[in-house]
Amino acid sequence: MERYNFKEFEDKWQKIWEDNKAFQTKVDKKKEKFYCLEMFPYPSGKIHMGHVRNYTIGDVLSRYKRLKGFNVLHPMGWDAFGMPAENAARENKLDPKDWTNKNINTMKSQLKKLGLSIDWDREISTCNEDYYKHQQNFFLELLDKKLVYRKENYVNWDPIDQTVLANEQVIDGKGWRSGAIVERKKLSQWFFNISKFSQDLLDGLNELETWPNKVKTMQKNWIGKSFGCEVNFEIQGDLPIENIKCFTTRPDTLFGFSFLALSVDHEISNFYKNDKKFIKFKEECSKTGTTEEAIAVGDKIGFKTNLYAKNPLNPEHKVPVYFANFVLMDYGFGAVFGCPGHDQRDFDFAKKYNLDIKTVVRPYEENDSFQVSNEAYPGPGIIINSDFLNGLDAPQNSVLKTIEILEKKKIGTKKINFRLKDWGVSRQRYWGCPIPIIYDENGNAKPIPKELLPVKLPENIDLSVKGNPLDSQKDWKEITINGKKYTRETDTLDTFVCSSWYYLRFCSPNEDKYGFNKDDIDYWMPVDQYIGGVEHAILHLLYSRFFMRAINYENKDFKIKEPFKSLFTQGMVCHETYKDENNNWLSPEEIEKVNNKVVKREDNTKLVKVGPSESMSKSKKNVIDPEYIINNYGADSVRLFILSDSPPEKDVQWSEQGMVSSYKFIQKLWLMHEKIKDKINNEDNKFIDKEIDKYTNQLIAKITNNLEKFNYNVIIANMYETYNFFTNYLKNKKNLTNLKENYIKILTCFNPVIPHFTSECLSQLNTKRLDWPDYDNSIFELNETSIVIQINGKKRALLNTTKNIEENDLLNLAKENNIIKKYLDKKEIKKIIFVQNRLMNILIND
RNA sequence: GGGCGAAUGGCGGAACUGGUAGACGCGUUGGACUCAAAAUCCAAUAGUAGCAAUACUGUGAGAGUUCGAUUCUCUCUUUGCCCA
Repeated sequence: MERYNFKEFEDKWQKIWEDNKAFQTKVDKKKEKFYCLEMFPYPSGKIHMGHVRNYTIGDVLSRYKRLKGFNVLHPMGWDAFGMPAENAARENKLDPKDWTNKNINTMKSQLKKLGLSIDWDREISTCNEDYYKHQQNFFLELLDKKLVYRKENYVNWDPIDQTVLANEQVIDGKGWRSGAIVERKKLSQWFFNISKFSQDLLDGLNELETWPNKVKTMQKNWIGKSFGCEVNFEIQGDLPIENIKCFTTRPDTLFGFSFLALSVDHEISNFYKNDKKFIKFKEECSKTGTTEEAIAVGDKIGFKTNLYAKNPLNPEHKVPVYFANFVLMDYGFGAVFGCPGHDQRDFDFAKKYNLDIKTVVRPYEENDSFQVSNEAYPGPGIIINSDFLNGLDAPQNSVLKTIEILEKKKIGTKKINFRLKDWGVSRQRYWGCPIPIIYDENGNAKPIPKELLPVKLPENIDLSVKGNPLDSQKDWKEITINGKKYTRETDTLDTFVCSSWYYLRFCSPNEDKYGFNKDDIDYWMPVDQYIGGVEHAILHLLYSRFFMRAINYENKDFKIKEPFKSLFTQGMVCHETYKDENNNWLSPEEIEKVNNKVVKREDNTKLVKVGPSESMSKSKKNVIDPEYIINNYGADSVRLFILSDSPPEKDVQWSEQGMVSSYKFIQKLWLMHEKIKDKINNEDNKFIDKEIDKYTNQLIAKITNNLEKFNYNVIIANMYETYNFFTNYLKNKKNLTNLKENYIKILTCFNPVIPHFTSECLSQLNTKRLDWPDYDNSIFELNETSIVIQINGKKRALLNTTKNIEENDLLNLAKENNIIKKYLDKKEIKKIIFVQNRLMNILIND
């Protein structure tokens, strides 16, 4: 008997699928569609295990749905713009395009080796002109709809690299590459008006029933709807200012007011623009990053003005006005009223500048003499020391009540505030989609005339310059239209823009006139199942939801709002980490396990420190190369292993032993297949056995159920169970006439997970057409069943009886059972609980 | 600090709507085969006691509801993720 040659058969079936275009999909209105999409990869070089897991999960689902008779759209593309290409190109003196395309070719061939059921004719790459020209067109449409605008905004500026950094590129306040202290700098940038849809994006979450609650909660918190009040503070002092507006969610703590804090960018700062001390203070502030976390963690510092703010509820009460680094211009009005007693940030600030700390809320269990001491009390309770507000339940009743009073006095207005800020899409980089905008001599922005689209990226540029390379491309930057001179916008679009609509492009990858074709969208959208990492729970998913609304906005033909009907977030692939004696990371190939000790492979006297299992990453060197694994064990084995050990939504530990056992399992299945084939081909028996019908039926029920619920790890267990059942079963049974039909059904159940292997087995049985098998519940009814007998709630015996046995008959049977008899001896039965076909619980006096 | 989730053998994990806890895999142990090893096959494997049948304990801790709780409720502990 020969071993299963995975190389031969996997190549064979991949070629058959490719030659027959087995996974090519067309709109077919007679068939029900299923759009399965996994988050497309960034072409960084090679695929990693995270991709293997993500795309295997999607492939199992796609293949299952296809067997179920759905018209399945399962496409793949490349999120091809982005900084790594620019960095790699700069280091190796390459063109980012060449680097990217080389990576795409490598990764595409690797994905093909996994045997994914992808319609490669729909492949897209976001760095291709025929993709980004439509994106530029969308940008101009959004500009027409006034959903795009330009404004000055602060960015993380790296003064050495002369470039803007994303928040995640700022590590401990320093640029990730240059190490320079990052500054805040004001730049004119393009924004998408995502905040216009705050409420709609929030409401839309309710429709997404099959999204993980975790993700919905994260989006909800990110949108951050808060209910509060806009309060007008009267100002006194040496400047011609009469009042300042603040937004607060806690107007009920106004009697605890002890200072008013302004953002350094507040319009009042204009009065101080020549004040040297203020300029210095502002510089200090610019050294704290722009992220909310950096501000929260950093020191709270302030700059005192000569202004005083009156407490609107008690005009006798005046407090100083400060500029403070923890107040952001983007939130509320760039001004907050400080209540140190009940806000920790305000408390820290008040301590530092010796300001009053008044207690105006007491916890329920305290009395009215309660005083905050070492920290603020932000919790619920009863309002105290607040004149006419005293005794109110805070915050439930007190907030509304205070707003009512403020509104009556015309010094405040009820207001809903959102944390969600508009999406800044300008990036000062080369390798991205050019923004289709030109500026006239006076610096006025104008859209590029549509007939001049696409705005192509210039080629052969010099990436060694500091700052944005496009800025120094004079011949590209300068353009003459109808005899008038213009300069181009040199910023490119955030790559999140590219991924905000790619799922639409997959529906019409070859449509030339527009980004998509309406008929295609009507048929395919929305995505029925979207699969990807939870790290995109907020930005990418929220931007995509926004983009659909933006296209939808003022558009009668386009009615879809939610792009992804269901979402599944898979866990990460983890591996142990290793370090040598000098604390350098070691890769799994560099270590060896000898006599329960972990040592260096090149010098096995050197002990290796084994660290915790962490998500695979190049920096920790704990990566396993999928291509190496596929070449050694085959795609089916890898697919089997990556699904087997943990539920798909949880992290999985990579294990060499687990991988080997998956490989061996395929070999065992092959031996089983050879035996079954022999039995099937031996024609001299006409014996029919119900047991195998029953088993197959149960298996189909289990696997179908587990597929629907993403319990893919349990499916693998079901496969092992089946193997165990068959190896035992075939030992005792002679040839069966109903073996073949059952075996074909079983192979079909295994097909989504190990498609090459099962295709080969099926073809050896001369079977081509595959349908997902149905299961029949009635088959279970014919058989006997085992029922648990409990005494006082404890399991004491298991009785095999016929199905649907009545209570009395079962009790009589139970009484004859040796063990039960012993327990019932001379005892009175008080009560019997009987659940048909399940159990009988006999309660006795003990 | 806030929000959400999780906790089951040596390990990863199963367990339908409250009804046989530990499926399946890994590891470990013993055995067969072999000159030997690897591979393969067979068996055992939650703990305690017992030759065994079996009994008792057992799903992070403590309470509660119930004939019956891994599952429902409350309190606590630990831990993960997100936000701050």
